[in-house]
Amino acid sequence: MPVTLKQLAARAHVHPSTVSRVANQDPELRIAPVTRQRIEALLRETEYRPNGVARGLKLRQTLVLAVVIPDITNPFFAALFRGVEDGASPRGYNVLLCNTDGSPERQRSHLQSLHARRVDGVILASSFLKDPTVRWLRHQRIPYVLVNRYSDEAHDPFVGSDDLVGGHIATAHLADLGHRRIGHLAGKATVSTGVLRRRGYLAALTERGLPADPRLVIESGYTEEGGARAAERLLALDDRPTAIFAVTDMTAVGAFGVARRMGLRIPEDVAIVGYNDIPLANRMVPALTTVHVPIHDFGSVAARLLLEQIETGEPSQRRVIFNPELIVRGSTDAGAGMEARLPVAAAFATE
Amino acid sequence: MPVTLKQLAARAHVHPSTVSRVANQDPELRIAPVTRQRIEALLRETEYRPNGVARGLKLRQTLVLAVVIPDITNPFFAALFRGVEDGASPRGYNVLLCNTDGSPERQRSHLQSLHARRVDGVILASSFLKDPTVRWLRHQRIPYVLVNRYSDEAHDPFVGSDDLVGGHIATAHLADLGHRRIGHLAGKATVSTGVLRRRGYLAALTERGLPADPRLVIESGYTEEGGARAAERLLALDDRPTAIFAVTDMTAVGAFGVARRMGLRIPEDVAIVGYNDIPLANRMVPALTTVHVPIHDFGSVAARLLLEQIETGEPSQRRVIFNPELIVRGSTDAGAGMEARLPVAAAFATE
DNA sequence: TTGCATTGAACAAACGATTGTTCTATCTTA
DNA sequence: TAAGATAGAACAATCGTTTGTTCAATGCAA
Repeated sequence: MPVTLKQLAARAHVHPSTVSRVANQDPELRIAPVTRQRIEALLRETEYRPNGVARGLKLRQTLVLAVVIPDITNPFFAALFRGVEDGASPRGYNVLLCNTDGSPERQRSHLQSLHARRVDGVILASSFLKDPTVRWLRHQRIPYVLVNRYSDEAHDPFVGSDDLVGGHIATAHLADLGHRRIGHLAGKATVSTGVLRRRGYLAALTERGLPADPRLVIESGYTEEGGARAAERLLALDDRPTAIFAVTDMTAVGAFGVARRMGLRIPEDVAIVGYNDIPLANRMVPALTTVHVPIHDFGSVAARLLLEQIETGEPSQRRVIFNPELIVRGSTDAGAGMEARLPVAAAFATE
Repeated sequence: MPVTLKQLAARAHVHPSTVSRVANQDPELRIAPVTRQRIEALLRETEYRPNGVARGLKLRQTLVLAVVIPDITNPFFAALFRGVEDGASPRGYNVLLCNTDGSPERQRSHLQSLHARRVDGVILASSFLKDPTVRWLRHQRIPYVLVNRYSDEAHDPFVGSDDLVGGHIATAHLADLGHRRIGHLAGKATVSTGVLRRRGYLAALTERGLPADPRLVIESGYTEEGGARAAERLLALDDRPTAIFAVTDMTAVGAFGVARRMGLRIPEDVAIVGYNDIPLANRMVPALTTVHVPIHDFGSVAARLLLEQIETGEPSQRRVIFNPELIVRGSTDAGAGMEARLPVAAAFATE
């Protein structure tokens, strides 16, 4: 068992509070240099570290944050988590990771557990529109920040990209390449990214004077498998689309697999655009055209917003919205694929 | 602030201990049905959840585990983490994630922090040979399990694959394809996987009567970038190897990028074998031949071994070693790439 | 009516820290 | 020399639980 304050106090023939003040370098109270040094020697000798649990109980702060996401094996969330840890770790925080697999039920149960543990704050990247668990977080006064997806409620603290713009530029890019039938793998209607990127998609179609065929929009969810299933339906249509805008890179990867299986060439037979620019996007063959967002920054900025709230004790309403940026690669432009060869190699080296 | 036992006790006009016993359904002491029901109603009404921190202090268990890895953005560790969480979460545990980026210093500092927090156990997948932090864990009597890499010390609890065999079958495969100059991206000499896979590589060479040219073995570390740099040196040799066995899939990915940049065809000009069979391996073009290990199981089994130790209070010495299995794909065998097209598509759909 | 089980709930001591308050010397100062 | 200031350290309450022990009231038998 690690040594306790009380044991040290006994060994130094002083009261535990005195040891505590020496250990914490308490500026308030004065301690005689002699005793201070005696105690400091003891602290070093025993490598005393205060019990974090007891400290947490007394001080009402655990120095633990939690990140709640659908699935860490999705590279998007892995990068996001690194951002959070890189932002929080230097400040002395440890970070719990909870995977929900997109289940509201698992999300709720994780959050209850986190609350019982008195984590200092939560970063939630798996929220739904009108999400009861977000309401619950607010009601419980647990500091939180929403990332990537927001939740309809007024002014939750949020970090993400402008999904409307992102959906628009992705679709406009395809239209500008001459595509007139553009399909959309549309995430979910219960998730902000799904709704907004789809709205951006529709806006771009309208703007370019293209008809909005409802059969070309299929909900895919956010997994590779979901993307594959939706793409199958899309590409099985009689008048199948010549291009697809996928709500995320992972769903685009699903579409890639389907296209390849059907013997369709990318981009000649079907062009594909993703969203997020995960590292995998640039490794696909052909490389995936996608909407770039600064994933790692999502995490570190979210950590910053969260720590701000924790320190001030005030719920924040700040929203940090990054501008998405289209990265054209071989999956929409065979030429780009060629030109990009060298840059691609460079990316390999620096990643 | 969440409601406390004391507040509930006041509202029910009983002593806190009574509320505690009702909340915990204490079988020892008897409680009058009337008061029990009154308190139970109160518990439901207020949605009382015991303060985990206070509970942790009293019971000396936090129900928190920690996973310490080099980098969660490496898909191998993401899958590993899922295994751990899937194994521990149903038992009421939450899991902290700590990234070390391979730095012993960061590893040490993370572990000290985890110890101060009194986590119930640690799963360490970033250990070195003769790792002082492992010794420290044992000395502090913190339950732990080593995963993937072991640490030379006698009988640490461990989950991993047989790296000697793995290195052997990978290399033997290349030799059997007729390669006579086989390079090796050799991880690190301070890490068990590096040493053993290299030893397996050498054993296979000897067995096949091939010379062991020391210039063909280059330390690469375990990152994509490290793999790229090592592959550059290997492929710049006058008599460059016609095949490369990379210590992990990620280093193989680095080698892929370099080969492509140098205009070398895979597998015609250089064949490449990886290790671990991360999801990415099967998505490369050509798909990466690799040594398959059950990554998710590494995590869930490690969680099981850890919980066993926590429950019994006894340090375990169990080692669970999985048999590695060679998966031949296009990066070593152009034919396999073709035949594998259909299975590959199936893998896409089920993943 | 006394005595002894038995029941039901209060009491109190932890767990390991933090921190405002109090106490006792010693030292100034008038 | 008495009063007051000051330094140094002990005291004690508290954070929210858990759990062994004690206590009061009731039931039953002798």
